[in-house]
Amino acid sequence: MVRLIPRPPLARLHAPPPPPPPPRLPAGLPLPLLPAPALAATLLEAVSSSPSLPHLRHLHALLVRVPLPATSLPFLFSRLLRRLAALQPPHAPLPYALNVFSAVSPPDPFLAAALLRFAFLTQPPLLPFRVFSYLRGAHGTELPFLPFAFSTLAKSATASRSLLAAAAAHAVSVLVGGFDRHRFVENSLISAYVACGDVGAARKVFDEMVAKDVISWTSIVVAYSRSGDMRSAEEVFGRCPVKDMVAWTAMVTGYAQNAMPVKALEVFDGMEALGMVIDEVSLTGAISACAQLGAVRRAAWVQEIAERTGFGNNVVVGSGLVDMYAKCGLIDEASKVFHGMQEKNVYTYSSMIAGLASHGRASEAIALFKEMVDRANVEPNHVTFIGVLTACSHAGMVGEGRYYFAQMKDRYGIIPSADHYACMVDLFGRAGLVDEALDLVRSMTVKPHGGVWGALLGACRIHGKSEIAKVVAEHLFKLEPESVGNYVLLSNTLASAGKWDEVSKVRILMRKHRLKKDPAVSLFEGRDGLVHQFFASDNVHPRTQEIKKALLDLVAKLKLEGYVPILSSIVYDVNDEEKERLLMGHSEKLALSFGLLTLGSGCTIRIIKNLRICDDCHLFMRLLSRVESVEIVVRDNMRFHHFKNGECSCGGFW
DNA sequence: CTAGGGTTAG
Repeated sequence: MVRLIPRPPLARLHAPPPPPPPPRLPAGLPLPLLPAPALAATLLEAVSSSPSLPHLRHLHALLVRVPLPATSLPFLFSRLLRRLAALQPPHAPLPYALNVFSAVSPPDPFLAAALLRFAFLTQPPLLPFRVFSYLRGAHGTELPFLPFAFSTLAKSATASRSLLAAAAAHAVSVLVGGFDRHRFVENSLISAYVACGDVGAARKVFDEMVAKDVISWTSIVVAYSRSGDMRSAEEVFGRCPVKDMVAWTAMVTGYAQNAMPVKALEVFDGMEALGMVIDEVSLTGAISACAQLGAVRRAAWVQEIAERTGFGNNVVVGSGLVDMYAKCGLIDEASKVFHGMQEKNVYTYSSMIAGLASHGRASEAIALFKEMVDRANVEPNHVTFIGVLTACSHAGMVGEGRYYFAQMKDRYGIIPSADHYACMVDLFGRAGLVDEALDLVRSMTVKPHGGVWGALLGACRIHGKSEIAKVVAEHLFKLEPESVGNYVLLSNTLASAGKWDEVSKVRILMRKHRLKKDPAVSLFEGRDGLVHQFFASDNVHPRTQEIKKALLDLVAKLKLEGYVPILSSIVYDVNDEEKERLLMGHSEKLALSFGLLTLGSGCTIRIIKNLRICDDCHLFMRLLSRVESVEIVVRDNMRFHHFKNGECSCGGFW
């Protein structure tokens, strides 16, 4: 039985009514002459592919007029609802959808599920739950629910990350639907619990499942990896009887997201070795891992795969490549990928802006931001502004930084987070405006976190403000008692001021917390692809003697060019001779000497180090880049330094 | 109808 809708409600929704569109139906053929099943099929095809609202309105009018077998209506209507929900912006509100639903009598379970799906797709959070309770109220037990109605409820809970909603979806699936043993429903419930962060509840559903499939297993792997427990994820993955590409990918991204890039690439290699198809999602995980490693050769290898498989055009993959190249020190390569992309979104721009910022190319970063908002009309977000603000701070552009901080609030309505404040504090602090930085911290509307105080402490170290440093460090030690860097920073600040008795107090404090300084280490990727590790003053490298001799020769050569070691970079209370000896043991100098030894003049030497580069090494590299005509790219723990012709891209701000 | 995705920080 079909009840006609009194008046197509869509007409009321949009004034002015668009002109009747050309129907995508057989032209000139009187519609009712088509046999009903064929007509239904044609309509279905039209509904599924109709791109615009006018088309859909027209189709809707046809659907309610044309004699169709009642059985095909729910399916046709559900497709119509889905199309309407997918339109940008969504044009059909819930009352319209309810109208469509009530056009079929008796109430149809399939259409009810489609209605829930419609509610889910048209946005307002948890709307499916309201629709569900409406349907229950209106039809009671007359209207049974299909499993996928409950999947939609779970999905709605997943999207809103509400544990309450997940539990409600769970309860209703069991009590109303009786689907406590339906695999699809159980799987979506697991996902809902995972999204809300309740691994225990997810695991409980999983454990009680009689028929687990790959999707159930993968969901649990994701549950553990999202909670940072890769050991359990590994364990579950190992027990999973049949693994498909998605399951493997979950492991790759799990490792990548948990800062275990080597493992991520191992798993990715495993996928390739098994001959598994690589898609854009698995590739994205590998790209993220390479970005973390900063491994140039690996990076090129991943991009080769991206291009071979054709996923290089994907926005997510492309944005990842931009980020990866920037983090590997190849900023021009990043730029090349960026400009080659047809589709760019806020991730793409943010990655490129942050990349330029970390390479000290502040004006380009700001120019790109302008292009993003003025020409490309891409809306910036809070992350974009982190990039813009760090660009300013790495270049000492205080005025610009102030301007964009204000723009962010006033023009884009983004409430500054503690991270944004940290950037501003860093900006002021580096530029020597330590008092203004302190004022800003005091005026903050959000509670300052470790990053904010840390930026301030860093500023104190640069500008020798040992008294403020002590106050700042108090806050930091409360917030991050385990973080070694803070103690080192305070200790160095005090040492530069010659307050040796206070330095030893900090040392005692560190010993009390059982903290040890991270040893300085520099990495150099050799021509053979092997990564050479250098620790400060170590003798472990097989070519140590050669390296040290070459270094001494370089020092002598540079001294002729006016190099005077910056002894104050050594914050130990020792004599000058010892200071110079210690300076020449710095890991980045060893790596540099080895690089020059193996690559020769005129090359580009890339070094990754775990700590901030010291003044003396910075000077040394600047001079060397001129004298030996080499390019040196150093990634320290904060940013990149490009040394060329005696200059560094950081311009002295680091 | 159910599983895996990218950008930020001293």
